[in-house]
Amino acid sequence: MPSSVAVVNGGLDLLAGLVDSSQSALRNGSLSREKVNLKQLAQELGLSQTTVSRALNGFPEVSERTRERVVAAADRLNYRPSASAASLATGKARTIGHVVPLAEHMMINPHFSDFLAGAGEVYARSGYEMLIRVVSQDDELSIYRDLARTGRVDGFVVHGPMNEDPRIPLLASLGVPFVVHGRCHHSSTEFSWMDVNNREAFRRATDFLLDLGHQRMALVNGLETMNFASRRRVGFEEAHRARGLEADPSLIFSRDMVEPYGYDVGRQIFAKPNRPTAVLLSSVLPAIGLVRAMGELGLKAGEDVSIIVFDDQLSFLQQSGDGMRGVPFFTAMRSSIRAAGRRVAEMLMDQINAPGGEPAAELWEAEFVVGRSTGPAPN
Amino acid sequence: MPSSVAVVNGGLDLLAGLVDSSQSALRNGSLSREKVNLKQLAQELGLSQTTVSRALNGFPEVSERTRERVVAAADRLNYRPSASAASLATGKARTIGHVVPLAEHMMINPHFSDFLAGAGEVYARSGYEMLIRVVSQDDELSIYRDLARTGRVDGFVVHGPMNEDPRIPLLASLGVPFVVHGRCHHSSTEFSWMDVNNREAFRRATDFLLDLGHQRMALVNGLETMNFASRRRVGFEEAHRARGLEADPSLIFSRDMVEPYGYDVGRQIFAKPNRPTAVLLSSVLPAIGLVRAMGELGLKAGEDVSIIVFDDQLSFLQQSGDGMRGVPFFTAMRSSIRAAGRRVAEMLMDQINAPGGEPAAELWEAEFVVGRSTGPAPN
DNA sequence: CCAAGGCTTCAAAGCGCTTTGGAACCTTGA
DNA sequence: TCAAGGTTCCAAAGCGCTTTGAAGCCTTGG
Repeated sequence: MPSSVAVVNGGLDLLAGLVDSSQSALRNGSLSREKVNLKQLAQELGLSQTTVSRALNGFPEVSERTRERVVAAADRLNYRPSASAASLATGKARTIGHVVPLAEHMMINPHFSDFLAGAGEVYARSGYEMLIRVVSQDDELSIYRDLARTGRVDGFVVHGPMNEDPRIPLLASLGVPFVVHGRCHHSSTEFSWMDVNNREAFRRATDFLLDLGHQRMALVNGLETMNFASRRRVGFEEAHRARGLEADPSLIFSRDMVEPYGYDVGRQIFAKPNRPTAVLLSSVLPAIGLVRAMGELGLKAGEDVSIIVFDDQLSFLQQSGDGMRGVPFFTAMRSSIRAAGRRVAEMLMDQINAPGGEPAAELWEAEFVVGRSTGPAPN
Repeated sequence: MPSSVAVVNGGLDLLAGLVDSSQSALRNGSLSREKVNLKQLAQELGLSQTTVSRALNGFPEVSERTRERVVAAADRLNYRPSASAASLATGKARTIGHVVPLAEHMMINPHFSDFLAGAGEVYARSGYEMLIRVVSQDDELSIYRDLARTGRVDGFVVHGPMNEDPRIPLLASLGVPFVVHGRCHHSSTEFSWMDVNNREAFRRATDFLLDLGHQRMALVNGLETMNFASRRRVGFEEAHRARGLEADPSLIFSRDMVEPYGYDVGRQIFAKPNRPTAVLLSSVLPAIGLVRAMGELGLKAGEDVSIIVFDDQLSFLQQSGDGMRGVPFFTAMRSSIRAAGRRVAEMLMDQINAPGGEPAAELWEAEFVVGRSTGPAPN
């Protein structure tokens, strides 16, 4: 909220005088600002709409000479086909929908926007548009249905799947193509997905810490209703069990992955009598908060406390590679969420272009990178 | 890039058997999964398409009884009007375009996504869709033209205006509604905008530091090709000049507002012999980096170095209010970029709904909040 | 009883594109 | 020279909605 608002109104009506007009510009063949439609373009060329349409859409049954003429004229008259007309005629919207609930725990966040950036690249390259619908949690399902039924989108990307996610059976029953970023426990329906091997990444990272002699470690996880977070926890616990150990449940946290979360947890766990000597975090964001808390408490990363983060390689952070001596600050499990966005979009394009195919699935292994934030357990 | 990729293909064809079919479900009036169109709905009701359309769109010339009947049937048959057909008939797309260049310095970043979240709320509430087009810098202008000409969008939000921004005259000449988030130096064309009073915010913050006795201070600014950044610099310099001082140009930085930027600048300026005692930053992101660098150098915020940040109140950071004793950590100029997104979207909706009106402008004052990151200059 | 006038409803004409089913034209080979 | 076969183009039928102009049906008052 602004503490004060000043409103200023300028003069001048921009929009006037630019709208209507008609033949003149066409007749004299000038670069016109008017909207030209297919009919007019065809008339101008002395061709039928069919031919012009085919010429522009690269059909083989129109001669190269005609095509060139058509393209040149289209260019000169600044012709663009109406998206809605094309969509109505073909039944395709050439648009992908992303539905994002604006709730506490799945707002438009940096992870999400980096994913979008990746997906958006692919869409643009493939001639698709990206539609984003911000919704309040409760009407989420009906939004998917609406977007599909109104024909506004040809497919969806499903974000942040929960363990049992109602969106999957819904979309499957709607018969609309979709790709899930992550996985679910839905044994009943088959669907396309792309995921990082979260379980293995966290198992391995935990193992690494155990090797360094750490006994008490905390897990600063994402919301465990989300499938990725519950898998991470499993990996964490598995590594413990493999050595006959048990992860301390009081050191496992599950919240939205924001900066203050890491700070709060830090203040809390490091105040304990037998504080943990290592912390695994689901995102760099809370890790920053944790480091902030440690700074206030005089604790050093890599010495007093070892830290491993899951690094989505958020483009605006990139702490990973900028440390001193070329060694990254955070020891990390790395997997670019932007690359994931690209890949998911590609999979969806494939699915749309070759309908009726089998669902595809891809599992990426995260890279493990040792930085300066880990070291042997203090004695 | 994943270090290894496993590809798994499931069986089962989801899409089969859900597509074609026709009358049967209609005849027996069951909840059908088929796509019902206006014609079928009208037939089912024994009414004309006109009446049904009007009933659903709330026209006054249809009786309440008929309307209820129509709505009930539409509901029962799961009727949704085709977006492209409606768009073709009305000439309106009910969609707003956001064009975002995927370049180094204006990628989809957290500031942007928080803005989007705000705008998206308003669109959803107003029955509009949000279209996002990720583009490479060079074709940016032609994308605006295309999106407008193909009728895919009814208006644009212009992000991150530069000092002389070619997009403004272009959009004005296209006659498409748009609202700029920020301002420009285009005296020639009038346009709608909403901005924060960046100059005043930075003038005041600088003044505050001068009052505290700081003499040498750094400005960690955004890219000064962006209008907001250049205004911030002006405010910074004005405050100096008002006291007969001159800001040290070697302490003014201008880059993309990411975390490592603040870190790098910190390492650099605090290594100098007569290091600055205060730093103003354009975003919390580099501020986090700066604090990280300070931590490594053993410098304390609020004691050794005073820090003031421009806080966009990014929803995933919110460091502002979570300090000890209820006092925020950063002394800050605050203005919610999400609220800005909401407001810009509202202004655009207004402009679209009342075409031909005069351009509107709104200037918000940032709130100034004193936290723990500022203190008297060390002697 | 009839005309005026308000309520309801309708048929049909677009909106601008794609695409089907031909037709016209031009090249060949017999 | 003519028929066959390619090539190039076309008229017209949608796609599913909105909207115009008009008509049918009631209720009224004279």
